[in-house]
Amino acid sequence: MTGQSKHNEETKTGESRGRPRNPEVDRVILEATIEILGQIGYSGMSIEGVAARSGVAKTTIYRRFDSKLELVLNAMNQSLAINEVPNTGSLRGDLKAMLIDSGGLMFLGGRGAAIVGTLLVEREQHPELLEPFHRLIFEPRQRQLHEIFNRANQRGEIDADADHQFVGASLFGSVVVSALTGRQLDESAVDRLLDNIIRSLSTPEVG
Amino acid sequence: MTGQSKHNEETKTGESRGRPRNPEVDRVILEATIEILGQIGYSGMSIEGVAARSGVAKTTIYRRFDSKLELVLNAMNQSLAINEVPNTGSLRGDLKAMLIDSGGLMFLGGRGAAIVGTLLVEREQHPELLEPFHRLIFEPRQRQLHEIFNRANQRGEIDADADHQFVGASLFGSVVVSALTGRQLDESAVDRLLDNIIRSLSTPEVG
Amino acid sequence: MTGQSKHNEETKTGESRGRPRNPEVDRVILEATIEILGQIGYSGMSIEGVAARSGVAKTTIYRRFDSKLELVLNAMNQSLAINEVPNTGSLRGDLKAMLIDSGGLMFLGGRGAAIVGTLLVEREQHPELLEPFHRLIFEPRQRQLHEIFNRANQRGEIDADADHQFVGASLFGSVVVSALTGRQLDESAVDRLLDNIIRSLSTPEVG
Amino acid sequence: MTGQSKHNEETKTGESRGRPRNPEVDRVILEATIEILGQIGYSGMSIEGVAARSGVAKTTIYRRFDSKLELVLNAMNQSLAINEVPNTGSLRGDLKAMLIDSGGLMFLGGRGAAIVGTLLVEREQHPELLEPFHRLIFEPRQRQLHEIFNRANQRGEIDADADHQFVGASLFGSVVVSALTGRQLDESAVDRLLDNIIRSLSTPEVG
DNA sequence: ACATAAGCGAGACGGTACGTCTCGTCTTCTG
DNA sequence: CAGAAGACGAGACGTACCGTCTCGCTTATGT
Repeated sequence: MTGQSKHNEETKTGESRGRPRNPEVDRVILEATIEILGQIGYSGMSIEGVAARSGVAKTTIYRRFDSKLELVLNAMNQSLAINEVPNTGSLRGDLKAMLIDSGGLMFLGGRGAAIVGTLLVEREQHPELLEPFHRLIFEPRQRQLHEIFNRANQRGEIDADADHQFVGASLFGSVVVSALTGRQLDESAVDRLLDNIIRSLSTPEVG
Repeated sequence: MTGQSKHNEETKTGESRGRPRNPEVDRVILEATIEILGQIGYSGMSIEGVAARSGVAKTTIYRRFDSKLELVLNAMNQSLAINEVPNTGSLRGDLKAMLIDSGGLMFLGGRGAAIVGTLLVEREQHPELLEPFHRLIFEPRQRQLHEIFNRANQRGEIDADADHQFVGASLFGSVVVSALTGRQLDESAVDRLLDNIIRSLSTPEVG
Repeated sequence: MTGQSKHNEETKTGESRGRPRNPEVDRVILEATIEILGQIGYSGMSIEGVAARSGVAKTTIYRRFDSKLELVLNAMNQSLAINEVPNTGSLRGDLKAMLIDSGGLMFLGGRGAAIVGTLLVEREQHPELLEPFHRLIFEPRQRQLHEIFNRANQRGEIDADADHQFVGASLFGSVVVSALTGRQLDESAVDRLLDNIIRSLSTPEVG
Repeated sequence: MTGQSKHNEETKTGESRGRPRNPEVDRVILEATIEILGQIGYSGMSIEGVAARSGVAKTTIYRRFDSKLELVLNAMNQSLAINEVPNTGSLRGDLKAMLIDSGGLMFLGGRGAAIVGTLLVEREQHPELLEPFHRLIFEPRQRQLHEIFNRANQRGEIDADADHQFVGASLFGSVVVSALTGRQLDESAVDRLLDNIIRSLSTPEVG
């Protein structure tokens, strides 16, 4: 009752009175959340279901997360963590690794589409969700892409003045479109996509 | 989809026995749907609420639309209708018109973000929704873009072998990213975006 | 939405629009309520439990009864119904029948104690419950007692100017006290009680 | 009941190791209990609320009282304490004093109704509560009544062989009935009640 | 004209999940 | 050890919508 103690981050902060939260509980909740998201999607997921699956009381979930969305963001934060930037020696290899290899989670693989979609849907109702999404999910990938481009630039593969953000958006847009049109991004589709990306990064001599 | 009388289109078809559907009822339902979508968003919207607002019985809505999403898609179809392809005489002008002028609804303006997001979220649970979305929302815009590019090509503004789909996806991706990051697409941002788009459409002679 | 439609009585009244309530549903709800009351008592009873036992949705119960207490009063009304006034030919016999024979429900037998206790507890929070209790439970028994006394009077067994209400209260008080002290009202206890009652009904010549 | 330190009485007993209980804490708990009982009644009262109002931790209350009812019984015991047996010189005066004067708490005044009602409701679920109620609340009043009757008997006001328990139950029953019917026991009602009581105590010579 | 058939409003019904509340137990820290 | 603080599992609360259903009424045919 003294103040704000939601979002487990806060738990560490503060003077810590009373029984401390069990970190194991955090773990099982987020794990169950990810599992369920992967199986029945965001809209089908219920907090009641997460409680049941994780063997934790509903109260305990609500004590930590104000809402379904908050819970999902935290869960995503964990499961979508970027471990390392691929470094295959070529731009094409790095991008391919990012799109396909990295744990199947890159961009919209796995449950990525669900969270991006959720954000698009809820961004007017809950604009406060944009910030954590941005910080936790978006920016890390943007930095990753930036690093890949920088290395390609140092190798002379691409031009220095390419607009990294636009190229990232192009890549992302293609992935979204393929998700929206129900087309799988198979080997050849990825190759074609990368052709386009790389071409647009090589500034034409004319212009 | 097996059904015999869902989706108002079907009403016209068939031998039409019994009391005919009141087309006015269609109108008020879709109108109320759009209003509510604009005010409280997709996830906050309930069919019960649409019934209340439009002064129509729940049964009547369910008779016409199988689900909330179907209802929303139909409503979107009306409000997002493309009236005409802009023809300003230049590629830049056409694209700008498409992004800004067309009723503020282009791509993700208005409630566009909600529907795209919804599709991303629901596409695994309800893949059958991709088809109507594709047909009603996506393809018309793709055709529009295609026509704009063709005209630009005829004017010699861009190269013939540009990948229209990829360019469209790039454009779309940028809009989605701006929606996800909470950044408005203002005049100068649109200009920068168009610079990038047009540059990528002018294939470098050197490969 | 048009008005007040709680309490199944109201269902019959009114113009009856929409799907009519299933009277069978009323029956099973009240039956389950009585069963549960008899087994685990008022405070242990939950509407959720009644729903489960009666195989009816919680919503359906709430549609008919505003609260647990309202539900219980209605259930009591059915199960505590007085069928007929005993008529054994003697005051003692009538009273004894009333106390013991009449379905085991007389006064505080069965779940009578529970409802009387509930009323005592809730009467300040929900004074509106006193009226239905009075009408449904209390007065019928008072009338029954009145009739028994009247017949005894006509037979010359007791004095005309006895205060029936006070005598009833004495009888009732004895039953309550035995409930509160945990003493069963066995054959001999009832006999002693009736001795006292009958004596107090025969006005002393001196006075 | 197995416990070694429940019910503050026990505190005094025992060898008393470790930090002694703060008797002030007992006081504020019971005080808060009474206050809340008087304001929102038994069923509305929560131990959580008592803790909040008394500024004491929930643990502290549970350490002293096993249950809500135990707590209430103890609180009642304090506030319903009988200070002295009225001795006005006449049976009528003594009874009147008992009913009206004694702090407004006699029998079912104040929160008496709540506790009696609670006992009636809970007596099957928790028969162990009957004993403390009997000891703390019931018997003292029975003894008081007994003494009043004995004095009246010595003064020759009433007959020796009157059944004190039955008369007490009659008195009690009348009070309960007035509580159940929502009728206040005003001056004239008390007078009428006492008329009846006293008459029934004067055994008719003719039988 | 009049049966046939569907449209429509109204609301019951079985469900599911919501987010809140209180319960009683527990664990930890401070004095 | 007492006491404050709060985590935790448990489970009921009353509400909101869901999608289906059963009514009574209305409104167009097609014979």
